[in-house]
Amino acid sequence: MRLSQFFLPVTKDAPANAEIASHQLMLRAGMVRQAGAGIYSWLPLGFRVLKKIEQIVREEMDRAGAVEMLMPTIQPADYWKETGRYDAYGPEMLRITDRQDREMLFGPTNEDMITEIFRAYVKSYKQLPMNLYHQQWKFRDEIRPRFGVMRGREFYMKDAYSFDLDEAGARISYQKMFAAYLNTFNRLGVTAIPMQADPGPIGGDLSHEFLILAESGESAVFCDKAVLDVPPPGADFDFGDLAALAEEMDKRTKYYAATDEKHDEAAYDQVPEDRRVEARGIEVGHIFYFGTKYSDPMNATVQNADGDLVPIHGGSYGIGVSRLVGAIIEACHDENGIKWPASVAPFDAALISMRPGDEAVASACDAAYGELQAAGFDVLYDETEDRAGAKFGRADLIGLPWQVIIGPKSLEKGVVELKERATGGRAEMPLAEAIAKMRS
RNA sequence: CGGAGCGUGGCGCAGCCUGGUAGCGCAUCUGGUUUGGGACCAGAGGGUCGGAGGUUCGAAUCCUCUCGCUCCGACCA
Repeated sequence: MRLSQFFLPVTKDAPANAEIASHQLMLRAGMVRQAGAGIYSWLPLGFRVLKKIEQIVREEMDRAGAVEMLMPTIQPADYWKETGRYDAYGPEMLRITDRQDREMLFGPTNEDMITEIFRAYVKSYKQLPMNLYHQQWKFRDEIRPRFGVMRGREFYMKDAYSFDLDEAGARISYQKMFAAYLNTFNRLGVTAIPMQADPGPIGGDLSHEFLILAESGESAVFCDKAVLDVPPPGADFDFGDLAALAEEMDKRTKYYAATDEKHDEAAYDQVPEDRRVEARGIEVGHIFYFGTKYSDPMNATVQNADGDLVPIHGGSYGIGVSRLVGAIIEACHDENGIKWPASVAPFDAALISMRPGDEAVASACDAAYGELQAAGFDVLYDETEDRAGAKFGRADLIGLPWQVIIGPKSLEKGVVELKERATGGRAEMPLAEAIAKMRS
């Protein structure tokens, strides 16, 4: 993408109403524009990141055996009345009436709707287990939206719903999501710690939150440092291996890790002093097992092997996709700007022309642009007329993993300058060598 | 919802107390000079001061109402 053809409204000054680093950086880098309290437009750069995260989440959900679908943002109130949540949910739910005066709502979550879909079609235990997910915009009329996209009212969430014949099966479904989440966050370039959680308004008795450590986090967290060092299951993890599934959960939950809500001083005191970590965290995922909470009122039953109708055991599993954009920035930035993990960066590299007006430089840059693209890199090519210094500032701000810089001096030497954003390291080398380094 | 604060060109701000119809920096446009890490010189465009009402000869400045946004709290992926 040539910068001149892109839409990248960067600014030097952060808007005054942005308090935390990620929000300021997202506004300065031209990733989002606020439309109202907790409601944002995603500008091209931000949208690219959102899509990158969405795709990684999708791949990891698919790998764990979940099946993607899509439910609407607007839901009829009927399902919610069946489960009793229409009254229980409160003013956080945005209620709407259509022209026929029908009661509708902008979905804050989808347990009720997915349960209706499930019961309409699934009648036999032989079709279980089943896990359906979608990634869709949600709306929760938060009392106080804040921190930019980290606590928006409208937000993009992946929510998965598992259906099993019994609790034992549901626990396996739960463990699969647990393992999938570890791999997902790992691929996103962050460490998310699973912690015992209150089941909350969705209900249930087995629940974990996944938190990224960051100073601006909303929750205080207490954990054993050892939990941070347990490696993720990995790309070749076998989700059919039940022992391995249980093990992935056990080898983390055996260490103390809790948010302030669940914090137990006595248990925490058992952690060796040099391994105690007290920090703040951002919740980016939450998984629940809730049994028959929805299948009972909605009569979502299947026939078991004996021919009896039994309510299914369910779980739901959320990842805050739009929140992750902010959360990743909170975890990955410095005083100059964002430092994207390669997996979610909006582009792989910036190609910077030091002297756009110079024909030799321009043609060398054009050639390099072609070669980088041929090598498979998604490059943002800054061939604009700006003074060089402004480009460097802009490049650091938007934080692409690599910067390839070409000017008269490097041209003379037959090299490019390669800068790695994460480390700040810079070196001159031939383009082919730079490509090789970017690949490794 | 309770508490605090803020709304003045795209962004950041000054002016308001002590009314006299708007100013600065960044950004933008034009011309020139520059060019290896957020340039320089000269010129230009752009706001009627969130909205409504009121006081006054006169309101960005004072008063009333209202809308919006931000921060702290309760709530939450």
